[in-house]
Amino acid sequence: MIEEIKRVARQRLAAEGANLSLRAVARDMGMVSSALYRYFASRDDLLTVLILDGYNALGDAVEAADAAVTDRTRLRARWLSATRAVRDWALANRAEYALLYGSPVPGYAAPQDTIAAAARTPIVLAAILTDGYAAGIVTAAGFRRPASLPAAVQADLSRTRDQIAPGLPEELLHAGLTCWLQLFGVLSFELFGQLNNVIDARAEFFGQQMELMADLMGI
Amino acid sequence: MIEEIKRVARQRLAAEGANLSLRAVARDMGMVSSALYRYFASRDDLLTVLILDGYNALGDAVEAADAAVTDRTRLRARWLSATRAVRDWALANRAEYALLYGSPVPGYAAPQDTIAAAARTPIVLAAILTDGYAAGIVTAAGFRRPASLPAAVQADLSRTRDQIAPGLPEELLHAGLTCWLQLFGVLSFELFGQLNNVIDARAEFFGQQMELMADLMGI
DNA sequence: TGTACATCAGTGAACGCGCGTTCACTGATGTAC
DNA sequence: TGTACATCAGTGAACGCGCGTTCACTGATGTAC
Repeated sequence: MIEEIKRVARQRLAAEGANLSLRAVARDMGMVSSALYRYFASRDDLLTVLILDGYNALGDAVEAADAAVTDRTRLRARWLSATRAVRDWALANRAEYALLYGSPVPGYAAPQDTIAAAARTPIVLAAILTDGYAAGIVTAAGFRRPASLPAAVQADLSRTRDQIAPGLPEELLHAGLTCWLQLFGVLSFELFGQLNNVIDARAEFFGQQMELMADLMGI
Repeated sequence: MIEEIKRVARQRLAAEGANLSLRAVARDMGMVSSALYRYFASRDDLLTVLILDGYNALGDAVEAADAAVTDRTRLRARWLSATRAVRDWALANRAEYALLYGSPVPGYAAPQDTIAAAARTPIVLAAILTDGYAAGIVTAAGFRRPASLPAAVQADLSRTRDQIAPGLPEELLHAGLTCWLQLFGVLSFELFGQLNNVIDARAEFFGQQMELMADLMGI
């Protein structure tokens, strides 16, 4: 039943955009709005669960796409497969993507619980580099180190490295971070309409950008 | 008076997030909500004007920052100055940034009028490359051309080039496009909370990323 | 200089709507003896 | 096998609220003669 509510809520989200209304969900289910309170304590509660589910659904898709490349040393194939999975999921679940990566919902603060789920996708991407580094396929030297990396950024990198990609040299994490940002930058612009009148061949452009990022990481 | 309404509306937007309410604006002005209809035909009308203003304010800031570099051949300085202006404006006007570059407002379709205003920022960035190319400082050969650029993407690039950066080789436009996406990708992640627990030294990280992009463009 | 009139910014009430949340309730289902 | 009772999913009315928009209006200001 909880699953059913979430399903309908996702549909609503898709039909309507970011503004999720409990009453609309209840209406779609042929129930009275107060009935939902048996399953969710409040609207924000439902929203939180949807966000959590969203991150996990995306994480599942990306992990599966990465795992689908059986030769684990084919780093570029893994990167392209995983990033394409991000785009496919985003296109299939536009409203949820906006919920996760768009402007924050007014008056709603995402609880800390979402952090772990949100980290799944970057962890998959970082693992590609970690595997490659461990196997000696990719080296820190291969990445042109920026002339001056401020100490504060260095500290951020090393902390983040310890959290999501233990053992990875900071230079490589830095390259990965750049590509991660590019991935979502391209996607957000595509989904939020900023590529209209600029790029029409969306899939090809995205793929090409991800190839470029693979070059940048030296994989 | 119209200016005053817009000012208050921007404040509301900043205080409240994306959901702009006519009544709240009127309340803040000490007026009755119907009075606003003397100045704006509808809520969507006000929203459109705010969006247009937003793009233009950002455009002004970026153009000024670029123009502030008196030696026009210092391409990297121009790029860093212009992109920092984007970030400064975004941080100072978070709600407006979200309005422009965040998830689309539910039930609101941006009219075509905004396109020209929205183009101002990318035009400034592209002009840096165009100037550099015209002066022979940056060459198409300097940019490592991707192995295979799909024909459809090629067509998009050449059309876009004709619109915003006439005369620029497509390879250079392509590099510029990548950096433009990175710029807004980093900013959106910073402003929408995706860098929380990842990067704390925001300004330094941003600057460093823009340096990296300058490297990528060969400027 | 003084009166008559037009302009027009802003008012206030009302419309119909949707929202999240509460609360006492109904009535079916399942369990215990 | 049959009765008494507890559980609990869902109802329906109500709360107080905010919203966009309309409409007839007031009353101050400025203009014309």
